[in-house]
Amino acid sequence: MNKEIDDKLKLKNIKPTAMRQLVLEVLLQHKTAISLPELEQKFEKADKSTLYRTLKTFQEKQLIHAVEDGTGSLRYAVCDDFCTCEPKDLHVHFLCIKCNKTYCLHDIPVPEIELPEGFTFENANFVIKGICKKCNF
Amino acid sequence: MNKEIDDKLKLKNIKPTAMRQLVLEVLLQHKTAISLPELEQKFEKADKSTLYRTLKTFQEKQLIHAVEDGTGSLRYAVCDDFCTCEPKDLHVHFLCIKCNKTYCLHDIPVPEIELPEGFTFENANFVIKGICKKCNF
DNA sequence: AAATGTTGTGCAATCGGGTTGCAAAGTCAA
DNA sequence: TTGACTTTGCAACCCGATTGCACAACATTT
Repeated sequence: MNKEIDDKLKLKNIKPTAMRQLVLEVLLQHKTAISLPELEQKFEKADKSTLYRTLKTFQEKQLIHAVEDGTGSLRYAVCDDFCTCEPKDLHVHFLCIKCNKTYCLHDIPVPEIELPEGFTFENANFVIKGICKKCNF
Repeated sequence: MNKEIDDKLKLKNIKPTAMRQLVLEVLLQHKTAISLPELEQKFEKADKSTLYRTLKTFQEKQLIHAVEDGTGSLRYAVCDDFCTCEPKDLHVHFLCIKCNKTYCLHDIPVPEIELPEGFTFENANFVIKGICKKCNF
C-alpha cells in the first residue's frame, strides 16, 4: 500500500484498514475540503455511515479538521502533520461562491480577538466567501 | 401596536403584518441570535414555513442578519438600524459551548484579511466558540 | 486451531433543519 | 365589488447527519 498514507495513519495512531486507506487517499488527492456527501460520490459502493464514522475517527485523532463553511454540510480537510487543532493551528478558510469549493488558507492564521470581559476562548471558525483564483479568470 | 417595531419595519420597507410584528418583537426581546426552530417554540401555533419566510424577508430587507454558528441551524439577529450588511458592517459572533447561545459582538468588526492573489472578498463569517460571561461564573 | 473479545463495516431507519407547492385568506386599489 | 397581488397555513419533501443492530474482520488467549 501507499507509504505516505500508512505513515500518516500510524503517526496519528489510527489502525490502517482498507477503508481508511482509501478515504485518506481521496482526502489527500482532493485539493479543497470535502463533505461527507461529496466523499460518498467518490466511491462506487461505500456505505455512508462507514464513511461518516471514518471521518469522525480521523477528526478525533486529529488527522483531519472540519470547516463549517455554511454550505449546509461540514467539510473536512487533512491537517498538517503536526497540527493538534489547537488555537495556534487554526487557519482561515475560503469558500468560493462560484465553484463552491472550500480552500484551506494554511498560511493565514485566524486573528486573535480580544473578547469582552468574562468570555473565554476555545475555538474559532473563520470563513471568508468570495471568488477564488480559478473563477476570477 | 408597538411604535419601535413598526418604525423598524417601515425603515426597511417591510409591510407590517401582524405576524411580522410578532416575530420582530421576539427577535428584539431575545438578547442572542435565534434559529428558526427556536423561534417556532416561542409561538404556540405559528406555522414553520410562515416563520421561515418571514425571516427570509427580514433578511432580504436587511432587518436581520444570519450567523452560521455551526450548531446545525442558522441563527438570526436584528441588525443595527443603519446596517446594510456590507463588509464594513460585519462583526464577530460568539457561540457559548455551554449554554449554546450565540452573541453578536457588535463592537468587534471582522478583521480584514489579505487574501492570496486572485482571490476576491465578498463576505465573511467569523464565529468564536468558548464560554460566555454568564457560564463562566 | 478453537474460543473469546474487540473493532470495523454495511444496511436500514430515524431525526431535524430547511425548503417548496398549493390553496385559502387577507390586503389594497380601482 | 371586483380583480390583482401578497401573505399565511398545511402538507409534503429534500438532504445531511446520526444511530441501532447484526455480521464480518481482526487480534488475543488458551
